[in-house]
Amino acid sequence: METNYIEELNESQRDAVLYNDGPSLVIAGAGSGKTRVLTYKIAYLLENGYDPWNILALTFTNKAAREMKERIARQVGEKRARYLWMGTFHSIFSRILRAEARHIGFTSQFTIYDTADSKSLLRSIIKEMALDEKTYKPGTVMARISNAKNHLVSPSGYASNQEAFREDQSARMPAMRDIYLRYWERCRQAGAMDFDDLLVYTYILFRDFPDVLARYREQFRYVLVDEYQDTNYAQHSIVLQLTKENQRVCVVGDDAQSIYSFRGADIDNILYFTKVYPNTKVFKLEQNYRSTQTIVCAANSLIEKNERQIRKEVFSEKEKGEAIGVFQAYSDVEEGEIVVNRIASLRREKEYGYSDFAILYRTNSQSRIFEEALRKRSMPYRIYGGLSFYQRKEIKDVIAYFRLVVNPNDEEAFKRIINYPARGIGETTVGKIISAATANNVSLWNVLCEPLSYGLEINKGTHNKLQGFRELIEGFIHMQTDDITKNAYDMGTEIIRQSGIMNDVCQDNSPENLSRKENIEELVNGMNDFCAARQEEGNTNISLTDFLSEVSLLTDQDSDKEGDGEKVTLMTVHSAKGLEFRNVFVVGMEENLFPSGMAGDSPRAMEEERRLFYVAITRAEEHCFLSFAKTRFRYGKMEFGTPSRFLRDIDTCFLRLPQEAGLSRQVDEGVQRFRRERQKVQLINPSILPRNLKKVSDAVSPMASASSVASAASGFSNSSAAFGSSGSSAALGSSASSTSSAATKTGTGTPVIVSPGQQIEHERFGLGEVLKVEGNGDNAKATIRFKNAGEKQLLLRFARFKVVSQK
DNA sequence: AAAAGATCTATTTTT
DNA sequence: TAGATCTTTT
Repeated sequence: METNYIEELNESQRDAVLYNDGPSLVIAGAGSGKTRVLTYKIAYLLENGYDPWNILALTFTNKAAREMKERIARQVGEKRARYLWMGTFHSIFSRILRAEARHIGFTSQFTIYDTADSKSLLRSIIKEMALDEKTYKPGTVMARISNAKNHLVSPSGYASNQEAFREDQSARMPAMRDIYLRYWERCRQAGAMDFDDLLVYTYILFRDFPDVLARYREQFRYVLVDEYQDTNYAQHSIVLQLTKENQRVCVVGDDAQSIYSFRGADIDNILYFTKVYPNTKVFKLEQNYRSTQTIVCAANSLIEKNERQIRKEVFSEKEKGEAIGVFQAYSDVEEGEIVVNRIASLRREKEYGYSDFAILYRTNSQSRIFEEALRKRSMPYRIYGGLSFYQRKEIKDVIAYFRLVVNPNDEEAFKRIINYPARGIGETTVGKIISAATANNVSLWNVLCEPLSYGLEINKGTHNKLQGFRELIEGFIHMQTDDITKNAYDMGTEIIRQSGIMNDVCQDNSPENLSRKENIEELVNGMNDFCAARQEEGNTNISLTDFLSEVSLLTDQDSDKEGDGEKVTLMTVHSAKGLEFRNVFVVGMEENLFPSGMAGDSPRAMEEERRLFYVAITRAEEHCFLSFAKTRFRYGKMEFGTPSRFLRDIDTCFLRLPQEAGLSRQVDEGVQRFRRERQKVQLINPSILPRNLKKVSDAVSPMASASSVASAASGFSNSSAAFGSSGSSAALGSSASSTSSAATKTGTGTPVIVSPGQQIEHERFGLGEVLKVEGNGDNAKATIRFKNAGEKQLLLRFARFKVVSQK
């Protein structure tokens, strides 16, 4: 099958595809067919003497890699496409690192710490060093370490770096360098790499082992990079290591869409690419196939205001299209109503489905208002963002078991599950294990295996519990090594059962447990699919290791299960990058919101905000709307806002501005009405009622209190509705408060003595049976199985219950 | 051990 | 306001 490069590509696309005599930089304007160029170029290389394993193509998301691979497979066949080295920086590098692990003092089973693991480790390091936890916040510390790593600065490099020193001094964090070193060592001790380490160690591997580098250099005869504007210094450096010699490199990107500097992305990588590779041929893809001429021109007129950029003339040959509509709302709530109304009217005018609409905002907290507006009109919607599947507690717990089985030195996995499900190993014991481990430079697992040789001072009972845990994990490890017929799925189900996780989740049928169970089942199903898919590809032994190495680099973006359906899309502008919608609403166009107040007076940051706005506008195919609100609820307060400066950056001939005549009068009226309504609301504001009332009303009817305040604030509420909902919550509240005051009279004093087998009735948990009693006197603790609430451990001194029968 | 109360803080998040 | 996290109470 020959690809027709003449017919299926425009001139500049074709030039970019066919040029392979040296380094090339493809500047791909929004909607200009960037992926098309990349896929055709790879297909072209494959048809002209390159074997698939000679081509390395790096992306930022698994999704991008997967989609591109599929498209290439359609052109050159599945067989050849399969052997391409195409994937995210992180997944490709982890593959290389697993193969070469011994060179850098790791095993190929190394764990990948996610952000939560890293923060948790930092938290314990900060605690161990007895530093002020207010000054040294894990997130801040983590960001600084990440920044160092993205710039390939090692702990020793950091310690001798003047700039880092100054910054740490002014941030009152002189211990940063010590924390970084400790963190680095602890990760090594645990056989773990964080996301940044995957880059750092790849760089170190190539730097310190020239023969290894030579091998990969020879293999990767051609290197392509997608979204080059998002690369950081480390990524750029590794690409340079691989391509400096043969200069066969092609990077594709759009400087105007560089919006990830907060994660280390450096726009200079693309701006100065031609300086690093002096013989670079630059191609510009300037025809936009996505948007109307008006949208493209409006976006051009905006981005023109940026200083730092590669000039280009993006154009569209689609229809002219309508001007970008600008809406002004009195309040954030009204903004929601306007947007939703516009969606409804557009749907009446034209055959749009709900999925033809997207609402894009700068911050996630803005989503709620639109959610409510959509819900009020019964329009289906889907919010992107939030907790990913793999971040959920129950999933992390299960995966921690897998991790510990694959790599018992994994400290974070160890800490996570040593007492889950509860096996009576408390914080004190874990603390002792950690200090013994750090004192002896060994892993927590090593201490657990030989507590005596590392001077762990614990009593007999604790010792037994610890050994029980060790045997449990060792059992799994043996299961894996002894029985090679067991694949990841078999191992997974066994671990979930034997560890007691299944029991724990199946205790009772509370809604939380039910959803936890569902999630675990989904994970297990995923493992099954994973094994099946791998088997189809001809692999036999699909181990837990295989599963983990894949799953630790997956994010929610990849598992778009409930993805489709006719729904309005709500997401941040950041997550909209790379997507397109027929109609786009960019909302919250106000100073201090978009641009974010965080940009301050930094020109660099302000230009990035502008690029972000550029990304937002260029998502639209047919209609684009911008809106702002005069007042907005933020941090529990009403704030007055002014229209975003970016609105003035767009040439007004592309905008349809709100009617200026009578505008200010309208605004004033709106504000006054809003103030009146707000005073009314004050009288019945939930915050002046006793504290526990709010909780109850929220729980019973999540909308009640929020919508009453909000709709009143919009100036559109009828007051009876507002009073009505608050009235009902007050009624619910009073009964709740009387219960709690009655409760205070019981449950104090000397503990009741109970023994296993007794039936008791607890004030809240109801009937239950005493299973076992531990400790005595004030510390006596009973494990009780309740009929409805499951198994619970209660401190008898405080528990509020009475004995029902002796049995 | 679990729940309630108090206090703090507040972009964006491809891996 | 909402959430996360720390502290106190039961």
